[in-house]
Amino acid sequence: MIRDKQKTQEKMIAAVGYILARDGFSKFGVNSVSRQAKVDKALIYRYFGGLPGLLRAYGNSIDFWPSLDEIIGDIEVFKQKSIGEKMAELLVQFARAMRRRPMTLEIMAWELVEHNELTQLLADVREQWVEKFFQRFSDEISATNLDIAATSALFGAAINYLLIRGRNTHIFNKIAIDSDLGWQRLEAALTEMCLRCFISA
Amino acid sequence: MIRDKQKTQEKMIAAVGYILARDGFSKFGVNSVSRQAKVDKALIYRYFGGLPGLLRAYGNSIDFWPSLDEIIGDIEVFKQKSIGEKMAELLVQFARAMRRRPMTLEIMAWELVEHNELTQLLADVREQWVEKFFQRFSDEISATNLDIAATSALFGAAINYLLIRGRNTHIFNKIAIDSDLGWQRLEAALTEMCLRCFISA
DNA sequence: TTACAATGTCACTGTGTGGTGACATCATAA
DNA sequence: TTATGATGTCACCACACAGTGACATTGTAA
Repeated sequence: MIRDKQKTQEKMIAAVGYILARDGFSKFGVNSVSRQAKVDKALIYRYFGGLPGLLRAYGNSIDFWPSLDEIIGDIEVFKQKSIGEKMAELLVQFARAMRRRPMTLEIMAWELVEHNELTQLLADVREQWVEKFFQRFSDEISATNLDIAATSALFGAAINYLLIRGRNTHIFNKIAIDSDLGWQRLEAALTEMCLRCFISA
Repeated sequence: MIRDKQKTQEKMIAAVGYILARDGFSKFGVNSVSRQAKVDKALIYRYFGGLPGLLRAYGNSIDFWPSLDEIIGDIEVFKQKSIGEKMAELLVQFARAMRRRPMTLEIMAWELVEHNELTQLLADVREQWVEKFFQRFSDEISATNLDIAATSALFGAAINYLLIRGRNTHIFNKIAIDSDLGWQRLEAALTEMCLRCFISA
């Protein structure tokens, strides 16, 4: 017996991550979490008021979304690129950042099936992200005569889908989307597409 | 009481479609299907050997994947287009065809979460589809100096994600992905991207 | 008409789940 | 030392689900 509220809370929050990463959200629940944390499930209700509260606590405990800085890298180098190169770099780095966050991918898959506090949190953070992104690049992109929102929605959707699908599928469209090699090809294709699409008029 | 084996079987198969379309796969099960079909669940086991068998029967009963012909439309008109126009037309028509198949979208969402006979069936059909597609267009596309598989994987993934997401989300990246208006923008962007990317070298 | 097989019905088991109230144990402040 | 509140434990409820064996009803063939 531990008798340390904070520590048991942390154990529960950590268990959420374990379950999501190992079994996915379909196995996620009061019983599985409490089993994993070796803690009585009653404490989930006493300390967090139930699963939603525990989810919220978990959501605040991790960085499930990369910052613009993590994506951009060296700002000086970045500035000197063309708009096509910039977009390519952004998308490639975004994909890599998400590949490092399996739990976020799990939640993104969840998002396609049902709504809960966690998926809502994720959606909110993404909205802010998109907002910042548009503020920063709308001028440059609009010079390319493209529908910014629609085009970036398509690119983002493509990456999201392949990342989510790659969790439990080897091959999609003849590409090994669960391996580094497959993603190298995808990054190359992504880059080529950006260079061809994003050209200032 | 009906006393008509074939008819009750059909009722069960139809119920599968109802449940998938109305509630999604998360509510799908022996009890929900039998309730919907107003049939005793024991018959699912007696006639189909269980849920997987019923799923297989359901899978064989509908066309959940469009044919190449449905996508291409008038072959003569199609032939005269440029490679960029062809790809744009294919992708746009593919998206429209899938929007007409909510149950297929439901199964595609399922595919991102778990494997079963139905998702496997879908995957198999798609593989054949991709195969045919490559046979038909690989020469033309390879003239564009693009990685065919990777590029079409990206386009396909984008469309899949937005379709799946659109089932229960209004807005993605500022686009109303659940409405005709949103899809008009997406189609336009898709077309523009194809025209810029797929150009014979 | 009778016997039988096919069809449909029902009650039941076992398991897993979310959720709750009563109880035991411990640390600490009075 | 004792009383109190915080922490952890446990048994239990109600529900939904998958699955099954015994039974009732019907059509039909002999």
